[in-house]
Amino acid sequence: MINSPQFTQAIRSWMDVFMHRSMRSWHLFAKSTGLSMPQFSVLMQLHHKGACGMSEISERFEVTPAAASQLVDKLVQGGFIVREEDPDDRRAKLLNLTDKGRELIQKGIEERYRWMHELSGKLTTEERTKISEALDIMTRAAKELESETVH
Amino acid sequence: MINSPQFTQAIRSWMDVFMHRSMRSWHLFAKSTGLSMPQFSVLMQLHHKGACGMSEISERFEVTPAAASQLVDKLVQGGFIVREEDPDDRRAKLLNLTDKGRELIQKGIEERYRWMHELSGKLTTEERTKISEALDIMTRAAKELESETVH
DNA sequence: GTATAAAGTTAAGCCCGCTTAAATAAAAAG
DNA sequence: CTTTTTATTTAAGCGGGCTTAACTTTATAC
Repeated sequence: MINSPQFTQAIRSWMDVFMHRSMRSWHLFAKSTGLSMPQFSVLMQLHHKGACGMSEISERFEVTPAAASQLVDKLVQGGFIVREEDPDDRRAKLLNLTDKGRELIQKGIEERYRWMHELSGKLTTEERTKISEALDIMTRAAKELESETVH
Repeated sequence: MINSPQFTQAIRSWMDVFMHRSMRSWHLFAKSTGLSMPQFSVLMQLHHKGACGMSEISERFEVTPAAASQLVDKLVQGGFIVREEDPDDRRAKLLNLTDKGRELIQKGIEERYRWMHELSGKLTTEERTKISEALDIMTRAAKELESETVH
């Protein structure tokens, strides 16, 4: 897979500006909600992948099961997620977002989205169309890649 | 500024998949270096904006000057940044990345970039060209926006 | 030149996330 | 039916980030 220098450069520049921006905004948003980044990341994980067990949290975040348990505990106490028994395996737990948890994530998404919206104000209709197409292509490719990696 | 539903949807989908991915990868990378996210974010800030004073760190991250000072102190001890006196104002300090700090950031960027590279493997030459153009437009717009906001 | 404001540091104390070690409880293996 | 493995929890202890409060030092205002 040989990419043109233009393509490589375009990606690098974009990532540089975008990553910095996104990291900062996540951090500030998490902070404004009173949650820590790890706590917030767990909610994001649940939003993105749906219900899962303790062990998956521990694997995804590369922490011990003990750490995962404690992290989740605080989110349960905060009313953001519920911890239910897995009917198929009574040792395991199933973690699910509550409405409160879902609302929080949604608000975070809206907030980040606002920036992209502002950004689109700098564009012509033609440019927006181009970008729209490009993002669709990238989203599709990212999802393909993800489904392969997770195997 | 009225966007088409297509454009809005394209952005939302892309952000959903991309944000989740990027948050996770930053976290894991920072962890692998032994630095905390806040420490890592300070390095990123310096990489992105260049040398700055203590007070700017404190403002950007919305923490007290005391917190900024302590955070920076650990990075200085780790050899990632240097804290020099500002020749124009002897009260102030100037923070700069060391070579070690720069290398670390570079490595992080490479790592994230790898994903985009893999992703581009899923694309045709034509698609890559489209994306390349779109990213250039977005990067330009993002920089315009940034220069306005920082005023 | 004195008073005030600004930049940064240090120390005490709190909460958080993480780890290890030990325990519980249920499934799977023999 | 006992043994082992798997999923999770609890407790102790460490280090990190943050805050407030109390300086120190240098610039600015009057």
